[in-house]
Amino acid sequence: MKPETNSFFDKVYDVARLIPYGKVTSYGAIATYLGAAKSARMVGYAMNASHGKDVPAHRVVNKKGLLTGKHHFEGTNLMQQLLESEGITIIDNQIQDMSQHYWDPSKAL
DNA sequence: CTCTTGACTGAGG
DNA sequence: GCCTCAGCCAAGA
Repeated sequence: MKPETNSFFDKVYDVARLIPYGKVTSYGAIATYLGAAKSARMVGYAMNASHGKDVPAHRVVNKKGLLTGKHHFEGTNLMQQLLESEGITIIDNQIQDMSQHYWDPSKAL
């Protein structure tokens, strides 16, 4: 038995993996989808522990579309490059036309 | 056990 | 649009 989706962290990883190519979502959106709307910080915390997993953390940003977690990636612009490679424009660590690339798990699922 | 920090968000001024 | 405060939960010192 492998209860991966039993812990809050693992649920976050699962949702993050469901984010389609060229799309992004917010910590709060994932938290809300998991039923912990007030625990958006936990999603970010989970992302911090997502290293070594197959979790596209670069597709998860804060609600303002700001790459708050870019400093947790290796380089200084790795996160931005990954997103731009998917067709997303980023200026000053902020996603442009975010509403156009926004992906809400609560609505998509 | 207590205190601080943190990849957040919403509400109020 | 910007700043501040409060709430949320977990891990580390």
